[in-house]
Amino acid sequence: MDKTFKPVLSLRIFTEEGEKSFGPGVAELLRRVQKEHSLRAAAISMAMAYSKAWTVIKNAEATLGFPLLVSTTGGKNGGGATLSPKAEALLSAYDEYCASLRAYAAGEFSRILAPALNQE
Amino acid sequence: MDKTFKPVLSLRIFTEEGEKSFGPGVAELLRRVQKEHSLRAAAISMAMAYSKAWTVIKNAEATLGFPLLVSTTGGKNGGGATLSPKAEALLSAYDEYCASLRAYAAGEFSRILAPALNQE
DNA sequence: TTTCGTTATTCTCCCTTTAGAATAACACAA
DNA sequence: TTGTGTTATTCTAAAGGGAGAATAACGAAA
Repeated sequence: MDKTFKPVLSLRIFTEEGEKSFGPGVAELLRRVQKEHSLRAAAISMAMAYSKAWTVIKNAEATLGFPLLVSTTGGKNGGGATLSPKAEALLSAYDEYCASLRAYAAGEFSRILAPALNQE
Repeated sequence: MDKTFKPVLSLRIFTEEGEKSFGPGVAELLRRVQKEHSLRAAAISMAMAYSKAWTVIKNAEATLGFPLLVSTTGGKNGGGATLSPKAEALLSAYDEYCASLRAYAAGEFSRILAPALNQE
């Protein structure tokens, strides 16, 4: 029996100048902010330091050129964060884009790579 | 004028158990070995330490389950390395796979992501 | 006006990664 | 037998990234 292999894709968005602006890390963070309504809670839930989560978001916002989070500070529950409308749209587009590419990749993997991996 | 963005793909092959076995780094190394007929020369040409290049290849071979390089040591020119037949096949399949996915990604990017990035 | 839990921001320490040094083995040619 | 330039392998030291600490600001509610 041959070993079996699988394709793994990492999908990112870069600016024209070559700066990373969006990828799986930011996407996962946004997904969790969507659920938790808090950047801190989102970071903790994925075992990431809040400071890093914040840096990641800031960098993404700077390179994308628009805000991802709408955050409030102070108040009853200390504050919180939710996704900006553009972030909502970007996240769901990114998820759809990933799903489409993964499906396509699975097909191309069997068609092109599997034969080369399993030849005698 | 809006900022413009581009998709960047990183395509890897993992074992079923989740070990990295092949990706852009190994592929680039193999491409250069093909041209230079030497792992050392290949590593140097891409500003990589020979020890690292060697480790990378060894790890890939271990997880793939077959040798990538056929190397000779000693002799007139000190020795050298060339690709095994399976490595040749894998590399060209990988290149074709990457080209196919990049082309598809470009289309899906304009169709799905670009609107979300450029909305008002 | 005090308490509370968050966002915001910077700093330091640790760990992993990586480059480069060091050493051995090798085989052909002079 | 010696010189040469590679592969093979391990070790050490340096660089980078990330976790967590520390601190400030904030605003609603008690």
